[in-house]
Amino acid sequence: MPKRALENPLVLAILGLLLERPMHPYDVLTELRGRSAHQAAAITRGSVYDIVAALAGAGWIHETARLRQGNRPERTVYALTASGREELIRRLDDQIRNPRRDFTPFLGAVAYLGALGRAGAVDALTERARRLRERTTDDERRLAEVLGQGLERLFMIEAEFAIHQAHAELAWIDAVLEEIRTGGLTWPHADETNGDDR
Amino acid sequence: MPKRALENPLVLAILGLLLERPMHPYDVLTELRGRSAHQAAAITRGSVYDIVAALAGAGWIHETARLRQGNRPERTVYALTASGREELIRRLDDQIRNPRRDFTPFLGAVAYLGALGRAGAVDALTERARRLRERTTDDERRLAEVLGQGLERLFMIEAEFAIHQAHAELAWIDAVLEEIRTGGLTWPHADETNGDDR
DNA sequence: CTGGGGATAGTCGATTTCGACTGTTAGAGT
DNA sequence: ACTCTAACAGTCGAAATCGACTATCCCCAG
Repeated sequence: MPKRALENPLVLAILGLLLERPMHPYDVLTELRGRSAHQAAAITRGSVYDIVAALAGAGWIHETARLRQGNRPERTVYALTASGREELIRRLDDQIRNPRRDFTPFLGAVAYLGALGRAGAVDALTERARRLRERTTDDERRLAEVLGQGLERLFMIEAEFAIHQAHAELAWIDAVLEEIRTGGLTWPHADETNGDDR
Repeated sequence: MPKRALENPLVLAILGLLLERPMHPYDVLTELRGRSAHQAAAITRGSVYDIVAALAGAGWIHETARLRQGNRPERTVYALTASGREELIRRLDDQIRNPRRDFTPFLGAVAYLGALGRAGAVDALTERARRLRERTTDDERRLAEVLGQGLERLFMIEAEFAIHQAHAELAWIDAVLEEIRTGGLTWPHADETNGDDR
């Protein structure tokens, strides 16, 4: 088993998909893209093939068929093995049980909010809130739609969580904007490091 | 300028640090580790040197000195250039203005919560909540402490955001646990896919 | 005054990840 | 009938990332 391999977050996503039914890598990719937009973040074609190969090497999935249609490249279908299912459960449990400090791009940027200057910060945060609000409304509509079609709620729980966190973020942004306005949050020595907002 | 380089999230963190004062790579590393625990996630020694080199190649930072103490390897100190400062502002603004769908490990795991089975899910979520609550209390204490020592609040805004989001997550977990208990959230066909909890 | 542990610094080869390239097939439009 | 485009499917070399290795200095205990 490779030393470092298989620490990729996609491993969990792929094992999870294969729990439902055997698939070939390309299928995995489109399925992942189609599901929730979140999973889709940070997936490139090559990676899927790389990870599937590593998974097979670890014995967590195995080849079940090689189909060929006409003269196209053959599709190798993989299915989860028993040890693969164990690994999935193990990872699932670990990821849920142990909170990690995850470092999102926004968090990283907020750390240096000061550098944008008062005006720049207000501007950027206001627009973020607007966009995030729109997107979240959309997400909620879509979620309501599929649930309305009778899809089991448990299968959309991840979308619910994302929406919940988006609302929390919006509330925070609004609070910060308000505090900047009212002077509850001040800039040290009058905008010294501002980015001359645009 | 390398094609793919410089899309690393660390780029922003490093440029941000160098805004404060010139540093050598090792210094950057310890500073990053010391600041907020979040930034520290996913930083290895080698990466810092790699990124600093790439940053220098892009002209965003430049070498200001090579110090040597005794017979130790020399420390090359880097400072932000004018174009580096522009780039920092550009990225900061972009990251804040445009909400991205970020795919955290927890979100990825929650998507397959069903596979843990009712009992397994309750167990894992309960423990997550406990640990996250502890950690957050700690974080709050530490934040209050540094603020009490007179540190400008703007410099800790990122910690405030992280704490805010942690509270939101805790509220969500508690709500989900409650819904599982009361039957508001049900498992399709009686725990079919459970992981025989442990 | 000697040896061990920890902080200081950095390098480099091996591993991982990506994205550009190749080629096929089905269907839409003309 | 014919071209154009989009979906399908995978490969492979280049780039990015990591972690193990090296080496010095300083302090403290034995």
